[in-house]
Amino acid sequence: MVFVHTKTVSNQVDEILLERIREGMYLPGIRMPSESELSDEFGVSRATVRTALAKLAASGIILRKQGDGTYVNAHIHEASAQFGNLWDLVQLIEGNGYKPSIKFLTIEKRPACEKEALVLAIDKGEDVICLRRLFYADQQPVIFADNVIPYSLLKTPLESIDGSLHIREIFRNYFNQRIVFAITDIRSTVMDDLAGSYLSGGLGRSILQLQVVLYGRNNLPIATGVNIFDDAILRLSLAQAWF
Amino acid sequence: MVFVHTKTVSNQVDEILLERIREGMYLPGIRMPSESELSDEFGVSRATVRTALAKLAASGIILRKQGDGTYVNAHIHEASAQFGNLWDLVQLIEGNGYKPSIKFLTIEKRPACEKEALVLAIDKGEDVICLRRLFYADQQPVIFADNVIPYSLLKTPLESIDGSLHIREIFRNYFNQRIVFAITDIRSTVMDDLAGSYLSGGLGRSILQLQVVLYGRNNLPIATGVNIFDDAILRLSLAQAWF
DNA sequence: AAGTGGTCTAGACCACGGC
DNA sequence: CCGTGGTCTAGACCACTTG
Repeated sequence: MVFVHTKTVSNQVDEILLERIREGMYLPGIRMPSESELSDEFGVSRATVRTALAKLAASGIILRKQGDGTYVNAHIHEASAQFGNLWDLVQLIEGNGYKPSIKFLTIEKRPACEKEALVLAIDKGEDVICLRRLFYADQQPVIFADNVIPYSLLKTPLESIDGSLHIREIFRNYFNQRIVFAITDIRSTVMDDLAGSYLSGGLGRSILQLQVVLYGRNNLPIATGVNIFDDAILRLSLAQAWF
Repeated sequence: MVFVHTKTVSNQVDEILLERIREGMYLPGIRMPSESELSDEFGVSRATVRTALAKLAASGIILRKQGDGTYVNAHIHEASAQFGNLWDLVQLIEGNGYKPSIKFLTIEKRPACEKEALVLAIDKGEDVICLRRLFYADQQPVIFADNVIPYSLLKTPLESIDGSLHIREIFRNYFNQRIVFAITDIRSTVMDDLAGSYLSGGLGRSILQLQVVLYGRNNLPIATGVNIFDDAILRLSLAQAWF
């Protein structure tokens, strides 16, 4: 097998395996080829195959049983998120089977309030960028997102920001930052005026609030976010497998 | 270094490292020893050290930077759960800094309703065990848990079940099952009569509902659960790190 | 340039499950 | 018993960051 030199070998292996699972070449309930068979087939070492399989197992796509074999997990499609990845809203919407799109609402520069300053480890009153966006699942608005980012991190003019991009792209393109670590708080709350004006359904309805803090390369906070999540339309479900 | 033969070498290594982090021997912001230094110190291969470090990195305890080094994550203590482990309520309460305890409420055998039968992959009307418990954080009731398990899985008399045990123990002791895979749905809802009679706070209050399906060795569902979670007292926060 | 973590190899032995 | 995945070793080279 010839590998293109863009990704690691183990990554290419797990992509092939994922493709085969999606195609139905490996079916739930039937043993997949053993590690040795796969390493022979791909012409890589068994350790490399194991790296690829470990990645699939961690996200619950396959289940591995010592002394027996490796099996496709028949239930994984029931979960919309893996790995506790609650901040990647695009992936969350895709996981629910919808086509995600992002509508840019507003962007503004203003001084940080005390609470924001504390979380972002900046001084109170220091400038922050406040970015408001609305996420759609197919044509329905499902998540109202409010992000606050220290202005000092911005590397390009404020006006140049394309608010409809994936948050990862925004940080890469305009802030030269990479998201390394995230903490998400999940709360139950009721629909307020602001969120209610964008999301469907009545005021006072019970909804989910995801409070996110994103950290960058130096383990410093690079953004906070409050995401109002319409759980009447989107399911927030997490999968976890053990070894 | 002499290793006791009860756990794997890499497990013993990561426990030592965890201990050192807790003791403050490795501090946030200061580079930890390199992989080579650790493998020399412990007298194990670099691959074994990497296995241990990978485990710590996956739960966000350490952060690794290629070309630079490994650092203790200063922010990890802000999360109460890792790995999307939302079904282990005891761990969730501990993660919030409380002492967990479980109060057994009721246990009964009854026919499964249609919905339960569907989820548990059994026939409608087949017997299930319904186990209700209340989880305390210190002395406060914080989670009302309602579990439904197929009666056919039970290996001991119904009366022998100790409802105050950890769910993992219950499955091991009385069902001879191991929890291999779990899917948790998170919903926002309002306090109803049943939950309200156990948890503090008024009816109609906005609270979190965790709907769990647990799968066993054969990838068959072994239990469903509905956990009413008082997020006014407990924080549900998840950490996630990238590589 | 030096040192770090990231990837990969080719071996070895062990623990476990099904036959 | 045999084959499976689980662990471990001792090397090698690469990609990246920092001084």
